[in-house]
Amino acid sequence: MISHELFHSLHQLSRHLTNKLNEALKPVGLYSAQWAVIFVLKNKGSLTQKELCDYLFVEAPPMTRTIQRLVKQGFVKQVAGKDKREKHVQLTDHALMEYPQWENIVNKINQELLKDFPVGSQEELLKLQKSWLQQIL
Amino acid sequence: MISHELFHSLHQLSRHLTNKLNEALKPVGLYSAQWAVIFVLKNKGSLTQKELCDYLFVEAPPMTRTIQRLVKQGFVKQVAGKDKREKHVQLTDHALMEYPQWENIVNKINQELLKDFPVGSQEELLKLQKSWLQQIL
DNA sequence: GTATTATAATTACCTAGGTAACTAATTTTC
DNA sequence: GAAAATTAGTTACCTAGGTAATTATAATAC
Repeated sequence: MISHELFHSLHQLSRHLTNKLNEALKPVGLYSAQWAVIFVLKNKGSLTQKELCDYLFVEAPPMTRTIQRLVKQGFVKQVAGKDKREKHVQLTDHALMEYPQWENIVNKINQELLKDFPVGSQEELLKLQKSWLQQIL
Repeated sequence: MISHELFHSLHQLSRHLTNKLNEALKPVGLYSAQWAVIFVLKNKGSLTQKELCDYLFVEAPPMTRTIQRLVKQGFVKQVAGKDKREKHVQLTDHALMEYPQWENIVNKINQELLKDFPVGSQEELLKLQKSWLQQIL
């Protein structure tokens, strides 16, 4: 019965990584959930909040909150679409300008967190995680 | 640069598993964080809140809240120790009586979540997680 | 074309977990 | 042994993310 330990160490790992990312992002006034949204918007362009939710597997209410904070900080703008229920979300010029710095911070902390964890193990871990996810999602 | 995907899938996996556990525990009025405390107390006996925090790698404030809810539900009692700063926490008779049912629920949902994930993969995943945790903690 | 149903987003409220600041008790220092 | 430093726990407040209920718009039924 290794399941308890498996679940527990996964949970701990996730918390620890999020904490480290938040710590690293603190100087630029961002939080991990905000970064996740920014990262997707940078790579996908303009998305509705629903599309962001589907992509990040997050429910609508937390997404609303995260986006509202980003709007307040001037990093994101909401554009009404043809369907007036939808809100198309996209990065502002300000955010696009700051993005390289943010990416740099995230890459640095990720590298720091992975520096003693061999690339082969990283790939194996990713493969296992994705495989498990696919089966239970 | 697989790190983004590695972190993201780990985060998602952790959230999904916690959600599933919460859903399964709902009928008996418990939440995942409470179960974690109960599980440790069942296996370790009486512990101070500090010891529980160290064991579960959780900060003191959330532990206080989780324990206070458990006390209110009558599943846990706090006993003053010789050092009057400490509070020794232990399961009540009521909790010990209910425990087998809870364990059964948790085992069932864990098994359900792992049913299409080969035991070999589980072991490999656990090994990788523990190895990574050890390096960054 | 109106009534019903479905959908996007929001609001309110819950647990989980983090930091900072505080209190009370214990150790350490001198 | 009194003053200072440390420690266990709590309180207040923050983000993250979940469900249930609500609102406004769009799509569907008839």
